[in-house]
Amino acid sequence: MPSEKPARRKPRQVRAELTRDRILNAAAHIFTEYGYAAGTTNRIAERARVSIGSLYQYFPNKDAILAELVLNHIDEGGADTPITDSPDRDLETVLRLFVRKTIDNHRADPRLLRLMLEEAPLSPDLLTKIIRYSHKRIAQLKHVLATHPEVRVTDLDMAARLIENTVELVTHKLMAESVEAQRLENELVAMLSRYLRG
Amino acid sequence: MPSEKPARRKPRQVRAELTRDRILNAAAHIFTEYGYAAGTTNRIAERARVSIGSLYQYFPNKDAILAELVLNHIDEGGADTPITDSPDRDLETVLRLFVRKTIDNHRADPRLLRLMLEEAPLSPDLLTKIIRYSHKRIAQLKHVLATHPEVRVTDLDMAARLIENTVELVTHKLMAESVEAQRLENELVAMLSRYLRG
DNA sequence: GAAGTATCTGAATATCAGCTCACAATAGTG
DNA sequence: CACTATTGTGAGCTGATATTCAGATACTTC
Repeated sequence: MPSEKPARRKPRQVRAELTRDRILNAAAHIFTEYGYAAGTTNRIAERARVSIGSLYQYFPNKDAILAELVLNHIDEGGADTPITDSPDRDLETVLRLFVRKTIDNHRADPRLLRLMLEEAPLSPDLLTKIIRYSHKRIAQLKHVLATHPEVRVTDLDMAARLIENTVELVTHKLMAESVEAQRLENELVAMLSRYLRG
Repeated sequence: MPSEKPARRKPRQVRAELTRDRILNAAAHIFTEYGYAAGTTNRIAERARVSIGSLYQYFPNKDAILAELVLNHIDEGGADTPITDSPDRDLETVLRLFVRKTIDNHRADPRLLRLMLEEAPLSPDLLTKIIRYSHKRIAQLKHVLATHPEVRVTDLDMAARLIENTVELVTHKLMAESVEAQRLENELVAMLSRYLRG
């Protein structure tokens, strides 16, 4: 299912913006509830209380809807927020903040997130953006590691990638299995801080 | 897409067995190449050089094909093989063997594995088997941790789940990004052994 | 308030994949 | 070789979903 199409009409009246928003909102709910394949455009339109025609006035196809949700998530989800605001805290605190933020993020809407990460049809363009975002986060993390006095690992690049992915993926998986968040947080922080202190 | 159907005919001649195998083989390739949704039954049949009718003589539906691939993978993939054969090695060695095995496993066919883990349509029955398998692995790991003298963690249950998932998921992800296997192995082992030794 | 533009509608269409079934070919048996 | 059982075939049926389009409705502007 490719996805190139001439651009859709851009909203010029307020009501159009509202319609667009309703569609995106409905899509988030429908995808969450039904998954991507079973989340049909008709269901989305119905939920948004909009005709199917309207939906296609703002999105060239179904893929584009999920793609936009992913993008929104990326750039509201702290593309700019640094990993830690105060770099002079002790290592464990920094790690705890990092872990907690990820856990909180997942608590909000785990199913939609899972969908985005795993089922999203990745157009080359979207893929590029996601990769760029991911690199940015890893670079930030690497910087924190490089700067912090308590850190004692040699392969900084690998360490940053390892940590970023570990926290993200494990949180995902275990939160889905309804592990108690506090225990997860503690154990992750323990693992990472012992690792980094060498 | 549910999946209950009267059982298909069982092969009684050699040629039938061969056909069945060809179908499974082809399915593995097709799913790997196209993903689950775009891996159509017709494509699979074509690749297996078998008519679509034959395919449906051995599998009640598309889901069942992937389900069988998952099952095969599970019980050839060391459901019985213990995590470590010689329990008197030092901790780092034990961990290294564990990590290496996972990495080797993924080298074989990362995309298919990813598919199985993420896109497989999980019938309740299949889900049960997968969960049972997963619990078994975690229990084994927990036993190793509980037994080994070098291990110093309090929350053994959480630790076992954390480690199992970390190794599995991170290997998955990073091997897909073509990280160098040796570096990954080293860093994972470093992280885990420092963590466990406290 | 009339003309022009933007927005919305939803029945109709296009597409496409899973799957069936009536029949054909091949293997086994005596 | 005749007869049965097993296996194989593939055109086409079925149902589901994405997407279109001709026309209705609502806003904006002068």
